[in-house]
Amino acid sequence: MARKGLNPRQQQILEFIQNFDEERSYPPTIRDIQQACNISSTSVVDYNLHILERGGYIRRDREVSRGIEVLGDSRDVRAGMTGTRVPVLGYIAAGEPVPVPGQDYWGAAEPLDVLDLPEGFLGKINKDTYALRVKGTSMIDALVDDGDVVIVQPVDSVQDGDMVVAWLQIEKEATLKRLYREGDRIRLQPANSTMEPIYVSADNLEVHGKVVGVLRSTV
Amino acid sequence: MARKGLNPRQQQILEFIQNFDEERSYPPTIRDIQQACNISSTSVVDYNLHILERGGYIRRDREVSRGIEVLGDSRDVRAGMTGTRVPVLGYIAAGEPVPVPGQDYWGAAEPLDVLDLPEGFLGKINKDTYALRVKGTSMIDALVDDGDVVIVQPVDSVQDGDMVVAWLQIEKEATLKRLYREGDRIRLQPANSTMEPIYVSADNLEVHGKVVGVLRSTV
DNA sequence: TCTGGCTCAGAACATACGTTCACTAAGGAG
DNA sequence: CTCCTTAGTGAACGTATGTTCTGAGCCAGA
Repeated sequence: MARKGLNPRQQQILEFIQNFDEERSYPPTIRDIQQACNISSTSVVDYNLHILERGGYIRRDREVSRGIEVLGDSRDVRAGMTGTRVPVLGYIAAGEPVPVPGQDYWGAAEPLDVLDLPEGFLGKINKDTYALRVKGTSMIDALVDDGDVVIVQPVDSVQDGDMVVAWLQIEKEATLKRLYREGDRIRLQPANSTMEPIYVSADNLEVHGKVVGVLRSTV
Repeated sequence: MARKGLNPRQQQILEFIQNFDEERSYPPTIRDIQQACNISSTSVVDYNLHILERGGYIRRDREVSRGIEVLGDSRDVRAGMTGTRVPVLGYIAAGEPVPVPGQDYWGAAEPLDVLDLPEGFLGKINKDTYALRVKGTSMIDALVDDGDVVIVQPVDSVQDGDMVVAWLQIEKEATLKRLYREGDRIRLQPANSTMEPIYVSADNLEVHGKVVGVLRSTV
């Protein structure tokens, strides 16, 4: 973690600011730094902070107490975070549709887990994006296995062939399938040669979202 | 995001602290809150902060300027972050092995991208963990497609059947395959019925790591 | 009606904290 | 040698900022 162009004192200050911020969730004062680094005067701290600021290591807000921000540590999750936290809201059946507790099942319950996905890696991720853990192997030919997590983006319109979270209103059941429009009915097609498609009327179907990503743990 | 048990003013204060902290990376002062929320006195802010603290919404460090920390907002990436940042270091051939520029190709180059993965979701993720983008479809039967990203964990020992990043020392080539020991030679097995395995001597093989996860973007 | 708790206003106080200034000391260039 | 830059010392200054005190209005319950 050593950086060129900084003398030991400046590195020490930089590290202290990072640790302090991590532990207490707010930056240190100049006098905090002074004491921690055994510096005799606040002016020395100020002097070295100027150097760190010119070097682009930190950003300072003048005349503001604790107005220090450490920049650009790429291993520090707090720095430059552009990702979005995506909750894993529950399970989705990739085989037979299964009933779920309530219609806003995925709105109320606590997430099973939470993922942090980088912006831009999977199209646009926003606050509506969520994830579901897949039960069953009906989408195996689409490379989605039992236990995988699918990232779901609520969308207004879907195209034929999209993998969607399909909600059957009458049956109050949800399932993960590919969607194809066929006249006034809709075919929900599994991606498994041993399974048959389901046909539903457009009225009965509500598309909760479209799968924009898949995440699998192989351990 | 509304929370029960809080009057509008307290909710407004809580939201302001969150937004302020997010934008400036340090918490606001009592007077910052006062102005932003149109409160006539600092004592009112202090009063309401006490209530928020008793309710467990924030933590305060007494006598410390900006000593406020918002607790338990699961959408705030900074709160309770336990994930690790994983760099996508380059490409890996899942088909024919391909030569790579240098032996420490994946150590020196800039990452193509960066992922933030939650601790615990994929076994143990540490600072050595990295990711590679897959070229080719030879692992298609293992549900790894062209363009997928595999999460790789350097390990000391591998078991037969593990999906590994295999480095052929003589050929200076890397490939993604399943590994099986067969006497004094090793079989590198694609997961694609149209492709044949590769046999190498144990001396010639260096296992760079084991695949512990797969991430796919379907948009 | 009185009382007590909740919420707030305004002001004053003490100290925390960033800034600045004058001065010192060690090197390097001319 | 002087002149300049880098690095540090110690103190003072002024504002920023958390704390506290007095008192008000409101409302439910005795």
